[in-house]
Amino acid sequence: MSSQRTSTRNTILDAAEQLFAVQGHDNTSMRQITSAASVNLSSVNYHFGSKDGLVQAVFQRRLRALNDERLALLNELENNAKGEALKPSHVLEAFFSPLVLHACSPGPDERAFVPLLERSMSDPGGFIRAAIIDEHSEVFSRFRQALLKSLPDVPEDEIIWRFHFMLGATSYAISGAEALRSAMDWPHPQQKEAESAQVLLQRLMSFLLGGLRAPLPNSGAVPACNNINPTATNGRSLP
Amino acid sequence: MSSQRTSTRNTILDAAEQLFAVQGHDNTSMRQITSAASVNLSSVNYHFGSKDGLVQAVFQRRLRALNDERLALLNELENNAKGEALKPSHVLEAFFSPLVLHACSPGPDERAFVPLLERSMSDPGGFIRAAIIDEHSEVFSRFRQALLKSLPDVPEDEIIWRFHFMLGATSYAISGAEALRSAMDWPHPQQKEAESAQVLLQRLMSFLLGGLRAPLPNSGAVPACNNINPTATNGRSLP
DNA sequence: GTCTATATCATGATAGAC
DNA sequence: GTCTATCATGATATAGAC
Repeated sequence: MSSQRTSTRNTILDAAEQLFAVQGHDNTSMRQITSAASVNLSSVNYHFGSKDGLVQAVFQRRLRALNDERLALLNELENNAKGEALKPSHVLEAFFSPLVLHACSPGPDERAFVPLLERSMSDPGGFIRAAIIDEHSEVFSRFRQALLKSLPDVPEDEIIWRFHFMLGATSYAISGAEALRSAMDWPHPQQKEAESAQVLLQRLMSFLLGGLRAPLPNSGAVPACNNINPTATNGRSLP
Repeated sequence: MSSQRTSTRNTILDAAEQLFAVQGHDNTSMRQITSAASVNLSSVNYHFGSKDGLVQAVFQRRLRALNDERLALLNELENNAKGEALKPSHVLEAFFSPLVLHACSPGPDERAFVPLLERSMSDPGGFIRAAIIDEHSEVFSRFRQALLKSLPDVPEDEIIWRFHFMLGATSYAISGAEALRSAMDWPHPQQKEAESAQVLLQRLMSFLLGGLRAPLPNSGAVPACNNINPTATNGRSLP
């Protein structure tokens, strides 16, 4: 019956998402998924056609919600400030805060998705990345235009590059926060639970804003505050 | 004979690295590697014990060279400025420029390694990440201390977080430069070859320095320039 | 729609001759 | 050190009864 259909479908989706987040999608077998979901092995082929169809469905479900959220925030900003250029900080928050808040969400599945997303973006040969950037194309276009208007002095090239850098910083803020702690012998091993979404978000936002509004690199010439030591960077081989 | 041994070993290492960069290490079979290297299938087990031993060897080879390079640059900086605190821009360049320059290197294998490195860091269940952060531990410690001395007004927590953010920005600067171009309908599809290492490095350095020296988020209170709209961020579900 | 059973294939690892 | 041949395993996908 129909209610059974969507129930089974969503059960598979949930189980797959959780396993993908821990193991990655190609280290996760359909047998693991169907066992965790307590459904039959063949049901995934029935509902999603193939394993690839399943992982695509996993991403689309969360990604659509995430990007809808971002667009809603941006629409609200643009409605409130009629015609006026938005503040860069508000644009950044509309884009990045849904991601960070999802990543710190109490729901374990929801929280696990964000690192999974970041990881899957860096799979070059994957069909997934194509699906992800396709799902993002409208959002990127909207936010790029908003940033352009809010920073009229910064050339478009630079905006796009810096937007790209900000994506990377946010990615590491989320998925790698715990990873490098041991490597850098983190001075405060006792992490407070309260050091969660809001604090991380503020740390990140300060950094992103600082980078976004940094003085432009005077292309060609060497910037005053950013001097490259020629002897250090030109000689690639070491003594 | 001995010359044959190291020759075979390095041939395998090169072929594996190249394939890993394109496909990822766990989408690459030993049969692919040995075919590309024109060696026997069993030779990888003979020389590296197992497939895992091979991938670990692939990473160690390049990583050691990269980190030696970084440490040499830092040593040179500290020798030149005796006792004095280093400029943050110089510390950042000593750490990040070897990575970026490798990523833009003319050698295809060398260039391909950096995205591979970034991707493998985001595999949570992997034994590789442990090896990578182990290989980085001395470098991180040295550069963390250098940054601390060069920015005495910034608390240690913030330094470490921002260092982490910078790693992310650099990662995306390198591995994803081409990835999101289509998604954001990049305005200049014709990419000049000259837009390579130096220009990218300057763009990145401006951003990193801006973020590193950004005003601190006044922890607890809400910063003036960074206001979160409560109605927009608390209501997670959309109409 | 769900289940069992199976087909088909690719992988990592090893045994043993040379 | 290198090779051939093979094993054992686990993967996706499908056929066909219910």
